[in-house]
Amino acid sequence: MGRPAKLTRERLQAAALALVDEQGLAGLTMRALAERVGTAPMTLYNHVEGRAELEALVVDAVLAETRWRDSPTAEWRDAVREIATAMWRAARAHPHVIPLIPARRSRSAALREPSEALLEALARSGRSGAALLVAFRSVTALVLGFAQGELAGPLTAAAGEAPGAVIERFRALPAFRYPRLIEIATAASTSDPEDEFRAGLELLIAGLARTPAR
Amino acid sequence: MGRPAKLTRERLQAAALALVDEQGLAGLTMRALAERVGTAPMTLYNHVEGRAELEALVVDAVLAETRWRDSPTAEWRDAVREIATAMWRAARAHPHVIPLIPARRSRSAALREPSEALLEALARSGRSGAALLVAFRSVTALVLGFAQGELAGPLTAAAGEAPGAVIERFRALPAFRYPRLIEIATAASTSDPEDEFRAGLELLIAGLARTPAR
DNA sequence: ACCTGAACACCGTTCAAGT
DNA sequence: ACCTGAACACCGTTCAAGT
Repeated sequence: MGRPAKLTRERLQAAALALVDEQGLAGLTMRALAERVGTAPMTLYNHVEGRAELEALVVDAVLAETRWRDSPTAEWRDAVREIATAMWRAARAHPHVIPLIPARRSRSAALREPSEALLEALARSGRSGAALLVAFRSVTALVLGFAQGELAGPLTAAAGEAPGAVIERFRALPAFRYPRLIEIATAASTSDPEDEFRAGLELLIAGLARTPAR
Repeated sequence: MGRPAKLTRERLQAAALALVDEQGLAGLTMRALAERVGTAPMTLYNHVEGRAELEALVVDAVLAETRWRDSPTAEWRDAVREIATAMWRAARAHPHVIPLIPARRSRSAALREPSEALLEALARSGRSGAALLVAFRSVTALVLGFAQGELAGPLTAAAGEAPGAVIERFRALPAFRYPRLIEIATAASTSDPEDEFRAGLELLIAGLARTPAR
């Protein structure tokens, strides 16, 4: 037993992610992290610039979990499905981290490989330049939007609320004014998150296949 | 001059949003808000439950700015364009608030009207139940994803970074490894955010029109 | 080079006390 | 009913000091 290992950036990264997974973003403090790795708070500053870099490390750790089968011969639609779903799964495995991703993703080295792979697949739909940019931003917007926006998920519920509470709140709305909101809340109560995401992705892929590329 | 008015929830809401617009999320503290409206920090607790409700009020204020032309006779595609773009504009007008939206939107009363209107339009594409849910979540994911994810926007840049810094960072990557990332970064440097969003929305609408509804 | 304790300038919020 | 000062238990980070 004893001291678990030398203090490294990698160990801080793993400990910080574990802290966020267990206690949410508010649980990630310099003091809590120091205690978790068995040092004094100020020691952390020898390995990390400050709290902001800690968040960047956590985002990078999550995005680094993106795993996909790289098959350059696959049809472009299949490749887009594969990579987009892999990104969605990585984000969803760490729901508390998701709010940090949009602001930090442009500086995440771990996101570069899957991004380039996704772009390569989208380019094979016949797009380049501005059209490729739009296609890429659309897919990533959908991935993050779905990851962030589960109707019954841990992010949408208030702290300490039951899992289905959000859906119940919608169902309790006045039916004559919000009939459609009530309808989808009912549908959401029996639907699987990954099915929802995949169906949404199919809509976008159908649009990518249909819209004249350039 | 003198004391500006009685302290109300509405005044707190407006002052909180102004604070966030001017100084970012970190600037929204009970103490700063109290000073802005000319009272003691503890006075705020007579009108607001705590800091969390303050954030909810800010999100609601932003979403309440969603303005769209309500035309029940319009073709469903036109209605979807109109409402989705209105949501995107409201969010983008207050970039610092955007990160708060996903977690709080299910409790925002101000979002219910545009949501129901969007659902009504999507229902006219022939969808109901689970298919309607997927269509709705896809459009809102795209809206929030684009609002959050401007490549050169204030959210993606580090604090105090130049506007084009994110794009320059991408362009500085090794060209043999990330040719596509560099390509879209170049495209992003001359593109307009609203054009990008609208083009992405067209992709999704094309998919909605093409995919067999149910 | 790496570690650390004390201290500073902040937070949100509880509590008791005012009008 | 509405307001408020003092105090408590936290933050991130600077600084000076240790090995």
